[in-house]
Amino acid sequence: MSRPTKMLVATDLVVLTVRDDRLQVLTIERGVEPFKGRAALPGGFVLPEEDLLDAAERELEEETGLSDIRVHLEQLATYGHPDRDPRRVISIAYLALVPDAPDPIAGSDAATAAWVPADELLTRPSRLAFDHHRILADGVERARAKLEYSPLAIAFCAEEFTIGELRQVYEAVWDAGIDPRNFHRKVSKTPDFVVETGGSTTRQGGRPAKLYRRGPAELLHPPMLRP
Amino acid sequence: MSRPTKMLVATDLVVLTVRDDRLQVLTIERGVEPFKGRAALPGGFVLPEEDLLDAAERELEEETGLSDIRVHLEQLATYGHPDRDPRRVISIAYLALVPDAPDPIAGSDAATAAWVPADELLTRPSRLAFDHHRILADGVERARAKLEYSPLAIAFCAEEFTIGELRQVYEAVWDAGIDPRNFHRKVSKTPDFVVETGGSTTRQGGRPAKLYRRGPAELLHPPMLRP
DNA sequence: CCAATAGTGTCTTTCAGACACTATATA
DNA sequence: TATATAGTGTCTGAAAGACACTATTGG
Repeated sequence: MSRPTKMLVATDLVVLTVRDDRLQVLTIERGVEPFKGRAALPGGFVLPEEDLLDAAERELEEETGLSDIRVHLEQLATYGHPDRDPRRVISIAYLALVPDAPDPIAGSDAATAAWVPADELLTRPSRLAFDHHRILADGVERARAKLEYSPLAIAFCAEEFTIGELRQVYEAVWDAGIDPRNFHRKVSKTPDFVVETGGSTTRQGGRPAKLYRRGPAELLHPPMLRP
Repeated sequence: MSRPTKMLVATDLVVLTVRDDRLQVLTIERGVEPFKGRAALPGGFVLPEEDLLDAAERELEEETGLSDIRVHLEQLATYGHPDRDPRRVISIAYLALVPDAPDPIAGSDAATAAWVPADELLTRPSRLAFDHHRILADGVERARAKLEYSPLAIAFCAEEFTIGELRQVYEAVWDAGIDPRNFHRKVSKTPDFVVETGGSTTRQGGRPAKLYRRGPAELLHPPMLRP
């Protein structure tokens, strides 16, 4: 066998949030070649002694200014086609789900970071550099699928949330309308999905809604199915 | 930022089949350090101009002698902890599902290849080199989960199969008993899961069973749920 | 008062699981 | 004949979706 070759290894991030009732993606404007000036997913090279997840966390903080917030981070997939980057870079993509709390771009290294509605990017495949359109599509599909059988939608919510707010997350991510009454019954009957905090709020208008936190469930039984 | 470092990039394979009504994994015996003499998953380094999937297909054929058979191959996950290999190797793991047809080890480069029941390896975490126990666990769990909502169980079957044989695949992978009558009704009612070939066989004993091929469905509606 | 959202109850349909029963092969 | 597996029918309970209805706020 020929001597094995070393390659550049990077992580790219699909950072999703729900803003204005829409699923939005964090993009940066590339400052260097290749694809200088083009929109791209945030990311960067893995350090020699660094774990992949640590690299993703570091990039998330460095490039986006997102720090000290609850963030769900999971590995998505690895992209390594020889033509995906002229420098022959292998990229391990991570999916990050963050709540819409403080404006996340302040204090960022990359002052060009911006939230963009996911569907705008998904319908325009050439807007993003490299193979980032494919990575984004995979990330969005993963998020959509995981809302079905995991409590991951809560990652988009504040620490305390109402069932109505949780429903708006599902509607934004799935881009589909959901019956509020059936949704309410289903969430409150699924064991350990959410737990009451005892408080309530009227921030949504109308009758005060009970506040909930995330429950201990890792998997939803039964699952929430897409319409 | 410091100059990005290059790393060794490899693929490892979790090759699964169903033999003797058990889920079995293909292992090799390592011929070189590190972990020389220890059992491991087959794998190897990615070539400089090679796509990751191509590398996995090449390793599957080179190291195991599996060629010219139907094989389902999908990316599993990427493992890159700095301590997972003393040479600092990033490994993209692939999951391969193969039928039990011809003896797959004949003519192999690695004459040490062997099928081992998955549960034997899963309950003995130190039998496998590197972090291959973790990779195997992830692969088996992926296979178990995908049988629920995809027609992937058919990847373990011959080109033509009976519903009883398909059920035995589910039972082996899930290590669980399934009611044959409910299973039969469910498979035949799930649209496009399987299609009749017109033939039948008595190789299972008893009344002749109709033979089926894989149908066009990519996803099962409704899903087959684990007991 | 009205409008809005929260939350409950009820009905219908679908499907999973248990299992009785029939069908057709081999020994 | 007995026994094995294939395949169908029927019942029950769980849950999804449609939607009527009540509850509690603000304007």
